[in-house]
Amino acid sequence: MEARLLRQQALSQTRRALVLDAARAVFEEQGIEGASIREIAKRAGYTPGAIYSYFDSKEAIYGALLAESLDRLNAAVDRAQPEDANPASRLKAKALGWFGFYAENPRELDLGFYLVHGLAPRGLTSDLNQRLNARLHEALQPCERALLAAGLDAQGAERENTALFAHGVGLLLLQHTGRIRMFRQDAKALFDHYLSGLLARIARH
Amino acid sequence: MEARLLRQQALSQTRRALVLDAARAVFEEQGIEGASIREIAKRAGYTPGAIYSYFDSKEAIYGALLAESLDRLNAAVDRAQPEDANPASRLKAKALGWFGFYAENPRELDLGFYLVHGLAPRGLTSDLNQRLNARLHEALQPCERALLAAGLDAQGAERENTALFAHGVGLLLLQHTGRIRMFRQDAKALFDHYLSGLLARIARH
Amino acid sequence: MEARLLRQQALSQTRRALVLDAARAVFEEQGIEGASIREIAKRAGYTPGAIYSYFDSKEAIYGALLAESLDRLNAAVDRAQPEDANPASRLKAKALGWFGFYAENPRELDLGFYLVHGLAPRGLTSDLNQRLNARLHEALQPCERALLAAGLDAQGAERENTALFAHGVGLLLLQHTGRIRMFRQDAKALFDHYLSGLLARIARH
Amino acid sequence: MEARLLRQQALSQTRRALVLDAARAVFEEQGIEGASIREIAKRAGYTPGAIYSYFDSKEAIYGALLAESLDRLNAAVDRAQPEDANPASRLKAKALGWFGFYAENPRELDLGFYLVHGLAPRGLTSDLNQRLNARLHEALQPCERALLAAGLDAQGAERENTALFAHGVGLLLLQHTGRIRMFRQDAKALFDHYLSGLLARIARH
DNA sequence: AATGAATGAGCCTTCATTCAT
DNA sequence: CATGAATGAAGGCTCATTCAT
Repeated sequence: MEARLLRQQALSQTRRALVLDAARAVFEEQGIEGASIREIAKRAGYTPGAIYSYFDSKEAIYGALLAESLDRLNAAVDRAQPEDANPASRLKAKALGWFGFYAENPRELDLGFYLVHGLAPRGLTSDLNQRLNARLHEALQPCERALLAAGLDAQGAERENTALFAHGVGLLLLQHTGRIRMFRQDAKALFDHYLSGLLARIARH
Repeated sequence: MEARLLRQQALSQTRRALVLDAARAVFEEQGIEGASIREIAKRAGYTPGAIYSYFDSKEAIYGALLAESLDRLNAAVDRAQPEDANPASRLKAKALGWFGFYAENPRELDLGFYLVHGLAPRGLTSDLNQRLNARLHEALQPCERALLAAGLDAQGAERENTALFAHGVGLLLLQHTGRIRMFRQDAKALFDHYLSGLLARIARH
Repeated sequence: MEARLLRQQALSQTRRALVLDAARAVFEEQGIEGASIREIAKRAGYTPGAIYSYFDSKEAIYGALLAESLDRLNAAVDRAQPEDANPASRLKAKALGWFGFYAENPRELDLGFYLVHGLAPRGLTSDLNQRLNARLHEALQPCERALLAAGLDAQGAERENTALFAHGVGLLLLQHTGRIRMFRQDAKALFDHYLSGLLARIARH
Repeated sequence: MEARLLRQQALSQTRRALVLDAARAVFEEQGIEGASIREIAKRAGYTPGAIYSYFDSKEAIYGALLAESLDRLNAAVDRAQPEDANPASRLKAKALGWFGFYAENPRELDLGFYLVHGLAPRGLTSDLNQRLNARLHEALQPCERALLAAGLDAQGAERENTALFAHGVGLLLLQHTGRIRMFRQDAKALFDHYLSGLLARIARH
């Protein structure tokens, strides 16, 4: 009996993942506009009603999609390896890790912005919200630990890390919306520039 | 004859402004989702069809709303007066001008983000688009001029100005979405911090 | 399992037919003007959105309606039996078959005219278009075959059949619009007259 | 005083003609779909409301347009000159007169069909209706007179003339809607063919 | 678990016409 | 005569969600 229950749960999980795959594909190909329940269901080989066996609402799907996205972000940061053992090298590598992830995958950025703008309360339970926040925080922790290792105190490290994140986010936004061309600048170059300045300040420390 | 024409035009302008007021109010209270033509018309005391006497489409209304917002931004920057005649003082004052404007008026920030994400091609004629870009650029020019006055070359000034803007935008976004609390930081303080660093770099120059 | 599927499909077909019935009724009573999705839905006991479970667009409904009409036309021609086995008798019977069908059912004529004038590209997929053309052609084939049997060559038969059709259509139009009274004539009588002349010419052949 | 009144009436007539010109142009260029009061007004250099100074309704405009069209039809028939004084030549020339007019000016045909289908009671006063009927009748009279001159009695001439008209109308409809291609025939050729047959029958008479 | 029909509310837009000015 | 704002009704259509089966 219990074994059967477990099997069933596993199956359910698998099918839930299938729906999520479909949602991701639709989102990637058609963006937020084309991502209707109908479309996702069609892609998943289901009818609209079936989706609600796996997700409470459309927004819940986006919540799950975003959770996945943050997993990928963390994986990207994990993969980012410093050239040597210096805290400075580590900071640089890890910062480029998250920045590069978003710079190269605009849809992930869309997802992140959608979280922020579009997610209705119903889809964003406070439980999920906390989990998402934690995952984002986690992706930025390697940078903060490097700042600490470089000699900054806890407060300073947290402040610099936040500033670094904000700087990157601002550049990503400008790039994503094409507005950065108006300034005849390049997001990646500016982020490098900011990083260099930060590293210099740390070294002086 | 002419007097009458003028009076009529003035009246028309007034009523157009009324529609825009309604649109602004709806937008402020219900966000982009609730802002339908129906809702705007109801708020303005009109039937939906009447709106089309004043605007060609829903998106055209948002375009006009955004144009207004950028006017207010420019006004805010104009009002920002430096303590003394130093380029550094001017830079600080003008930068805090635009930053403060958005920090204190989150709906203006929403509008700005909407421009970038939501405005459909039909509403955003390339003519309007250019005008809006130009107005944004204009609001940031005083900072760039101050950077030039402080001794930076044209390229350096443009780069630093863009970086400054990106930094501020990133902080505003983090604050707007409540994510900055996660980092236990304050957007205004961090912007001041960035500005101080920038001023120091300039002085060293 | 399969039985259930079949039952469901049958049910779906039935309800689709119900919508079509409603559409036909609305069309008959209110003509093309009053035949809106809202009206059809109301008549069918549905909300407007529900219609789209059965038809992709309003025009698709008219396409289906017209297809039905052409089926009835073919049935009428099939039912038309010649008095004897002569090609001439067959020609007469079959021609009166299609002519009588339209003369006695003006709404079918409306439908036919609508095909020609009003059907939007979206509703009239080239697939449907071909099918409709084919069905019309089919209804006129017995006449052409009779002409061949009477000794005309392929070209002559096709020409005479087209002329016969045009003559009938012209008379139907004149009758349908009441213009024929202006000439103090009767459509049916004139069609008989034309047919007699045609039969005479064939006999002489 | 009276002179002034006359002048005013003349002016009014002129401006009414201007509106009609605009309506004709719109109709010609955009067909029945694009021909809204707004569009006609814009074309005439007026605002929508002004149109109602000259016409009671949109349909009244079409009525007037159709009256004009029938004038042009009559002019075309008048212009059609027979090769010699034979009644047969006259019949042929005049018949080709009205047929050619519609074959070569599909928009006039549209207008004619619209009269028949779309003209609302409001636009088609029985007064106008009679006038339009009379004008159409008039355009067909030369053919009837030729038939009489050729020896047919009054009844026979009227019957043959009606049949001739119906035949032509049917061919024009088939051609106008592209359906004649389905039969691999040409409207003009078939009309000539019918005319030849008619002439032969008359000669035999 | 899945269907898919159905809801109900909503969307933006167009139109002929009216009427105070 | 002309304006042009405004009406009111309607247009086709889309969508997330529900629910009987």
